[in-house]
Amino acid sequence: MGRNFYERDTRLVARALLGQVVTLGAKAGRIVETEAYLGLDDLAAHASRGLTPRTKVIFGPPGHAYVYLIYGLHLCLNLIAEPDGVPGCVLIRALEPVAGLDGLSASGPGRLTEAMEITRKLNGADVTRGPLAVRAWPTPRFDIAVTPRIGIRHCADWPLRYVVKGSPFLSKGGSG
DNA sequence: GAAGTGATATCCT
DNA sequence: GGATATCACTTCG
Repeated sequence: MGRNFYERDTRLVARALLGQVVTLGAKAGRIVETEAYLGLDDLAAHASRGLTPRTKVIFGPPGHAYVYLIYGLHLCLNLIAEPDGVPGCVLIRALEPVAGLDGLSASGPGRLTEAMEITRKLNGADVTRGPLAVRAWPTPRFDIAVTPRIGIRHCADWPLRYVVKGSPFLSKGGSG
């Protein structure tokens, strides 16, 4: 997964990430659910507030991780899309356990960061080089469903959520 | 349906 | 420097 994979429209990246694998140490999980967060026009995106110390990663070069704490107790993992200087990121919402996650659930943004033991130290990390990395994964074939995003207050009807149709590892128990 | 939790942005001095 | 509102979640009723 080179940097050019991420250097394009956020929605294309969100869709293309389905089926790929996130690895960290001995742990690995296949991405089955993502959401696209756009730029200034997307009021649900942190980047809509402009360039701040918090959002500078989103405005930075593609192929990096954006990790933040939400509601005081849950971390969320995002991957930066779009060329350097253009805001856009993809929230990873659910993983299918592949290795090192036996007995753990990774269905949900907070749950997957806990299962993968992702920390805020990984904010800004380059996922094309690791230790947190996204790798291409041989997947036979799967259908993709597009639905509105979950759990947001603004732009809640925008169809920017991408899921592997029928996967039992999606968050919120739905199969899209 | 409601609560718990802490970092952040945006006010106000 | 300080106070307040907001938040892309999970768990327990």
